Amino acid sequence: MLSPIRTATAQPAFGLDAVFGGACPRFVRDEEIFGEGEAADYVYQVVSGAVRTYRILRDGRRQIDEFHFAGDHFGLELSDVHRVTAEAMADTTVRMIRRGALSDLAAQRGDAARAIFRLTAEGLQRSQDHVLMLGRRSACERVAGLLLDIAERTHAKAELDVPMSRQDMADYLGLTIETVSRTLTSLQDEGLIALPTVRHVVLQDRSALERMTA
Amino acid sequence: MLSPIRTATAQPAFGLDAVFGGACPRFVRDEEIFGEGEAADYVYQVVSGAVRTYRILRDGRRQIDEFHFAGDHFGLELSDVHRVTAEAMADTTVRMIRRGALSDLAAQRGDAARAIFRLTAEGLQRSQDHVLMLGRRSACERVAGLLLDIAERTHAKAELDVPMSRQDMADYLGLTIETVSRTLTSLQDEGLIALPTVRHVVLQDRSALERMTA
DNA sequence: CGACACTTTGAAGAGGTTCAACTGGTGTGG
DNA sequence: CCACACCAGTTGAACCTCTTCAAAGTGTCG
Repeated sequence: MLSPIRTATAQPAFGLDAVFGGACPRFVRDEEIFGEGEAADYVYQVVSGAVRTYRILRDGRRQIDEFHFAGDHFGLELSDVHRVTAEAMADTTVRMIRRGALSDLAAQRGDAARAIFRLTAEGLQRSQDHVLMLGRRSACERVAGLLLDIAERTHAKAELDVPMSRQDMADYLGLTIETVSRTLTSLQDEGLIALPTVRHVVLQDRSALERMTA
Repeated sequence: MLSPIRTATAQPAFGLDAVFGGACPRFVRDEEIFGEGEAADYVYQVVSGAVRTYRILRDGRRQIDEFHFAGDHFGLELSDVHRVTAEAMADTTVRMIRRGALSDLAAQRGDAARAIFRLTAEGLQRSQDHVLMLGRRSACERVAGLLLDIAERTHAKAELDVPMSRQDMADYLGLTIETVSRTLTSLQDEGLIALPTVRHVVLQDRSALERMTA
């Protein structure tokens, strides 16, 4: 049975979990996992922590492509070279599988090929949602959407641990750090959220936030 | 051998071309091919013409997800329901294959599964490029990027046929129709392009345009 | 405790939007 | 074959959101 995107993202890809290597490489906060242009020899899965993937324009502008949380996959490329850079946002452990091994498996087993398709298609859906966010939403709607997305993907209820800096949020949302900060304070002033500390958010009026993003 | 995105997009997906049905349904300009929320029973390939896929927010804001030209595929979903609406931008013919038939084929043949992965991954790459465009580029850079993209994907040299309206361009680029129009005229004033008619563009200084998008 | 990085806040400015009017191309009918 | 109407596109001016630049505040870690 096919699941809607959020659910599908949360559940492990059928048939692939077993094939990842047993060793779990660790990365400290801000450590690079792979760089744009490097050989894409491995596919990764976040075990714990969180990862950002991004690209940088010549003049230094950065666009974060995606945030990856526990259970999420990243690094699967069509090309044999990574198109993005991946960095740990917090201390992070990942599992890896050689891309060649994955291809072999997909060639032999239909369910593995299906799982790979599912992973890619989930990424595509997320990217399409991201496009909609960046193309047609206001700063406020973007920030609200990100908070709800983080809550969902980290299985948080009302209280969130935000693993990323304001700069990360800005570079994901296509905004500046100042706008993100101002927007968060204005959401707080309106009583929709609370910010007990910089990296903790309490969703006080979730339905109001959801109304902004629909 | 793996190809970079543009080339890969242009070349037909290996192993899938033969499986598409022989009949080529035709759609007139602005006719709907499928709607958001409808059952995703078929996957499509543009034979001739051009297609837009888009989503609409409650308040009417529209975001065009992707333009599809001859040879491009669309409508392949993870979910069993289409997440976007597809419409012909010009008189268009498409080929179709039942999604179930595609799944069966993928389960039996590794190369078909690989082709499906390739299609999806190409879509993902395009969507990621779109995110970068919307998140971190100015109106001028976006318009220039779109013109170059159309040129490449329609195999045009210096002279382009632009199959979409200004509104389509705006809704793809996350801008307003007025901004698109102003940007085009300013590119013309700077001598980078010429606009002999509304839907024809001549790239007069391609390298300058490319410099804007890199 | 002090230094440093990150975040917040303020004020001015720019890019893009909005609203409105005008232009031009296309198709139709007289 | 011309006149008119209609729609898409263009242009103009005012406005607004977000950005930029600057400074103050906060938290964290030695």
